[in-house]
Amino acid sequence: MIAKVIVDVPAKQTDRAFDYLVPESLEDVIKPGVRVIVPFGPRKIQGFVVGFSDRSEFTGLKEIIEPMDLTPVLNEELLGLGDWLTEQTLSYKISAFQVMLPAALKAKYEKKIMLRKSIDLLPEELQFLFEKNDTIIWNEAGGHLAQLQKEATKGNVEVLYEVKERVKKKKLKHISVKVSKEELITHREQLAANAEKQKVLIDFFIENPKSIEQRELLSILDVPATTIKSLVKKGLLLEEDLEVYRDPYEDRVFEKTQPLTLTLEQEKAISPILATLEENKQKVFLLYGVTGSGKTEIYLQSIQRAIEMGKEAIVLVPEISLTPQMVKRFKGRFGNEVAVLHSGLSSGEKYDEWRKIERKEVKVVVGARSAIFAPFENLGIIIIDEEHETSYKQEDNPRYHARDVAIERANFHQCPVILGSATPSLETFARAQKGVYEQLNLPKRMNNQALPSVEIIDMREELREGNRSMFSRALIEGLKDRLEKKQQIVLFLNKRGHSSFVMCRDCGYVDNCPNCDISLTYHRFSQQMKCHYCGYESYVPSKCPECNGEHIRYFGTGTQKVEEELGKVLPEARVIRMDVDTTSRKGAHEKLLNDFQDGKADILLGTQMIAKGLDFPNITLVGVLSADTMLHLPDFRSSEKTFQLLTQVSGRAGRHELPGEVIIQTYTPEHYSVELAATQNFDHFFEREMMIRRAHQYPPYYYIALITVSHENVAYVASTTDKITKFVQSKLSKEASVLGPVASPISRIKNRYRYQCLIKYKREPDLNGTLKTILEHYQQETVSKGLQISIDVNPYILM
DNA sequence: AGCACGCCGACT
DNA sequence: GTCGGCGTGCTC
Repeated sequence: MIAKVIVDVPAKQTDRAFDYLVPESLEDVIKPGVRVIVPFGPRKIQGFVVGFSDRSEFTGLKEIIEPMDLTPVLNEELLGLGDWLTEQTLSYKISAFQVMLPAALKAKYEKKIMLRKSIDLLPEELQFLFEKNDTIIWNEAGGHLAQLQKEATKGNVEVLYEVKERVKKKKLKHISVKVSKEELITHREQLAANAEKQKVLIDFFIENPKSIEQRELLSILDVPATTIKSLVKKGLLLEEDLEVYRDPYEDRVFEKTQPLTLTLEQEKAISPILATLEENKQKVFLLYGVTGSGKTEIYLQSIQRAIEMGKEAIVLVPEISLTPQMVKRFKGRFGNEVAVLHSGLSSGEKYDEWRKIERKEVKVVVGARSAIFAPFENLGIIIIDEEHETSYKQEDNPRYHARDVAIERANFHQCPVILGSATPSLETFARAQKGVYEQLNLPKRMNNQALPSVEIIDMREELREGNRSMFSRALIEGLKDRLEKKQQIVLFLNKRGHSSFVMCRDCGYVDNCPNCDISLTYHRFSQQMKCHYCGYESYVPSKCPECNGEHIRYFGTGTQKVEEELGKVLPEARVIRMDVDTTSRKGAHEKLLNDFQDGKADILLGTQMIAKGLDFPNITLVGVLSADTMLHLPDFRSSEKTFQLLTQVSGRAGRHELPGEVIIQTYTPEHYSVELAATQNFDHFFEREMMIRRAHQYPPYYYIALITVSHENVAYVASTTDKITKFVQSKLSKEASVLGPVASPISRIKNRYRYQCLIKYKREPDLNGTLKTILEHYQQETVSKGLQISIDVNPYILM
């Protein structure tokens, strides 16, 4: 039998199946989707079995060394999905497989040198290396590598390549009963009168025939471990090492919740979903409902139905660690039928959650983007909450969008997909308008709470009237008022595209990264200037390096700066600051939120991360310090993102009895995305934005694809990009427009110059073929000259 | 990606 | 004459 194996070498030349003989002894274990260790040249590497054949065009096939799994880690569906991903994103097969699995399953390689013959045969200066051990790891050899290689050709030492598992399954000793209850009873009667401890033990197992961890058993019964051993020896009990899971939510109690009675509107929205579920059909729904309109309850009850039908559910939420409240709701309803996957978990914890899914111990998975690959085999429903979130698009290879994967998987399982949002992406909303997706509306907040009143403050006006602070007079008034009333405030700082940089006031010099075409970001925490892209660090200049002027200072508003200013204006206010610095520690995020909920602070000050999921009754004022900082980014989606963010932040206020107020500070109050966010008028925004997208040939009217070329040599990059652009132009139809070559918005990263070519198209059946041709054509130059070509067929970030 | 093989410059 | 530079091509 010959196995087709995709090897763990992410390169164009090895992006195909290699043939290996399956040793007879392994024939039962080697199945498609099993990871194996195979010889590859002089090394051993990991690979995925994807199929079988009885013949091969190669002679002298090597044998598979050993399997790494006893059951496949990828089932038929996921193997097929891997092919689809490869095709869609133009990535390597191996990368597609690896992205579907927890990182813990990725192989680690170790290179070692082993002594083969007597140590005396080695030159004296090498002997010390092997004095303690006859095997050393490659790096320990230090400066003796060349000599050792010579020894290797003589056969005195051998170079070993090993594939190592990244995770150890956590195993603990468990004890269970091996015989029937009757036998236990008979045996107990035969015991000597003084065998007290054994009797205690047998009594316990007569009562509790379930398997139990030895440690726990010992703590309950006060019998020595030797007693257990002796009963094991007699064949009454069974001792085995069972896998235990690291449960990140182990010591937490989730209050059990019951399904709520749905409102009339919720009823109306859920019934088409349930119908589709029961008919076993693939269908995509847009659940379009303002914040607080009860989308989650619809998710929960749809899942409930899927579970009742014996099926499973995937729920995607944007970066879940940020919404402990969401986890609480799912765990509360479905208890330990829920697995949670998010970036805050260690790789071991992620692996354990994944194992629960694989072993069918859970029915629901709640997780971030990659949870879309959960290895369920009987999927009943897929839910993507906050559908418009850009984090659903992976920004490195394979550059997939979770929404596309969801629809593809739903197609396989013939099940519904629910895209939920208060501010859908234009793509999704346009599809719903066209009837490609079915739109379900939840137009009202639960209990008919009024939407918060929104006031837009023109900061230019403030400046004109002599207010130079970062807080408008209206906001200060609002803050003072809430402090007096003992109500809570959320202050939101839109930080994207708004890093703190250092500039000289005399000559205008900006402290830039020497390797990248971007200004350095000021980090007060470490008193350093850091580059976002390459990690370059330097100290804050005290004098201008250009003109020697002393008036060099940092610009831009960081959360720390706001906190400081706040302290000056309102010294009595208690502030909790949430940003990367204060939430990097594990669990810090949740703790800060809990403190705020418990009323330990009056003001919650933060960035993006506080925009979502906050639902505290006492918040009555939301202040947006600078609404338009990302409006001017070179990105056609910037208006959409601004609108979404402002709408979302506004939704944090007045979600319960107390009425809410929102104050938005901006320098461009007339911009439609600011204006319309203030009135929460998505439909109007949609119309406006669609006109602009149509005029500029952007999605959803056109598809786009972005080719980015990078190299250390500018001229080389420019000319290569030019050739590529011309080639693309020649291959596509008249309706497509190919823009470029132009320098990328960030024209240099890590000393590599970047040029790009943007393709806008409506229907180009052979686009992927053309793009593949480019990758193949430049393959040699990629290897020999260090050229890099990256292609993103549906980019979310155009930089 | 690694690694070996192979063909040209500066050294014992 | 040899050590070692890294260009080229292969890995079932």
